[in-house]
Amino acid sequence: MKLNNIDCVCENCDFRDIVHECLDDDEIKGLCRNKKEFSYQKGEVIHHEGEKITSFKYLKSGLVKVFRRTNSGDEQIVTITRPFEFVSNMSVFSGNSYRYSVSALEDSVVCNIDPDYIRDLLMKNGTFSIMLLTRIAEINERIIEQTLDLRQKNLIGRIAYSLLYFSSEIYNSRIFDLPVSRKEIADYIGMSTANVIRTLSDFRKEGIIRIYGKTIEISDIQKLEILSKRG
Amino acid sequence: MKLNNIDCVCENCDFRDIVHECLDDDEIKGLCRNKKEFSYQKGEVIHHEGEKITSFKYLKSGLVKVFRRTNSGDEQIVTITRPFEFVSNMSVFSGNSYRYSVSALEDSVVCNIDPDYIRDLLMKNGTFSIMLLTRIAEINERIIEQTLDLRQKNLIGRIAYSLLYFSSEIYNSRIFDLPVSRKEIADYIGMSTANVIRTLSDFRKEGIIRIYGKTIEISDIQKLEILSKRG
DNA sequence: CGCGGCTTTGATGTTCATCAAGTAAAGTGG
DNA sequence: CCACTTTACTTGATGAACATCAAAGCCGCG
Repeated sequence: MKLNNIDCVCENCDFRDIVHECLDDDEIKGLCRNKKEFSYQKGEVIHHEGEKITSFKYLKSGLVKVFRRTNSGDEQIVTITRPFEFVSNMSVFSGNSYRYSVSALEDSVVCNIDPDYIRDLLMKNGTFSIMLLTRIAEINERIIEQTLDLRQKNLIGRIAYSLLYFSSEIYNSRIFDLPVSRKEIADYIGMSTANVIRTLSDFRKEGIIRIYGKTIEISDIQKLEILSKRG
Repeated sequence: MKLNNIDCVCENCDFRDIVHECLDDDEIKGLCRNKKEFSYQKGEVIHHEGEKITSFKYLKSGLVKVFRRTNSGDEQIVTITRPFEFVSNMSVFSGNSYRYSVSALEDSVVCNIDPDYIRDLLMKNGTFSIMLLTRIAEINERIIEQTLDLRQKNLIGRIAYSLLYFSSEIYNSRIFDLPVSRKEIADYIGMSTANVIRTLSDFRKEGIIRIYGKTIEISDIQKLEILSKRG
């Protein structure tokens, strides 16, 4: 982890268009004074579940996994999330410790904002409140929907769904480098590592995908979509 | 469904202590003018997924199930929820149609508020914004946590978890009438009806519970907790 | 070069869904 | 109120889906 000691540039932040559009110049300046930006390398932990909440965090760039540890000690991945979706999504306002661990799947930049400043903004800026409420609702909705989708599918459907998720939601490309290990896919879809690998091999044998180590190329996207829906 | 044509009594509403405490008298009166209260009988549908959002709804009394229909036509139950947890939880601010169907498991009373009025309140009352944000976050958190909990358990663990949920979260009693059919439990935990029944029978044979039709009595709560945790 | 972690594949056993057949309970119409 | 119909529940038998175990290959790294 490394503190990015850059001058205050919230005015130019990519997020301004999306999240801060409802803030005036003074509020943006206040935001600048109450934020710190950190860089994390692939694999680094951003925070652990159970740690006291110190910041309202959002992901500026990179890719992270949100996860927790089960009773039996395994990892359970809640979601894999891109920039423009808050990292410390909800816990900030519904508890005093982070509910899930978060770690970087790719080199990532996280902006940490003082929760008290967010509270100030909520108190005085109604437009900001509605925006934040809407975004948090959407992020939660997506997590719930993903989980429900996965739950109703069998092994084949889950793998197909995950590949399509990486391809269309994360990388926007038919060919991409998996940001996760086979075991992490297993932790995400709730199946065993061996069966994840087996199913990927089956897809390869049937000509649906090509595998070069971590690189996946989807050759037959229609078939994959059918398997995802039916499974 | 029946419109409760009662005089405006928001001032005396049970919710005032919990949700409306941050509203002043004028705002409460405004709320009264912009709300309608409906009663639903056990089994009635409150709204269907996909219907246009007309109201911000919350449950005043009773018990409801939130569910959707899967590709294969089965019901998938998202959550079973009590009063003081909003019914139309999140969709209101993140879309223009209800994402899930909701129906009454017991006779229920639902308060429908004009979403525009909620928006007005959010615009001008910061305390209300923070309260609503916090509550919506908490409700979503709970759904996500329940789903993750269930996902990591096997059949026995899921049944035990559900029974403990009804006992401790809903009815606060060791003995209670199941508000759902065996099939609905199956839809909730994502397993087959036959196996739900079989597992309940097993629990009965082992002396963990007693079954009188829809009435369940938990005889050995420690054992049930062990099964829930380990499963 | 050798060690450890990730990946792969096959063999085996467990868990769970499905099918079928029967019983109890709850509506429904005469 | 009773016969009839329908729906919910129950149990056993079977097979499919999936986890687990084990052994071997691969790859990066000291």
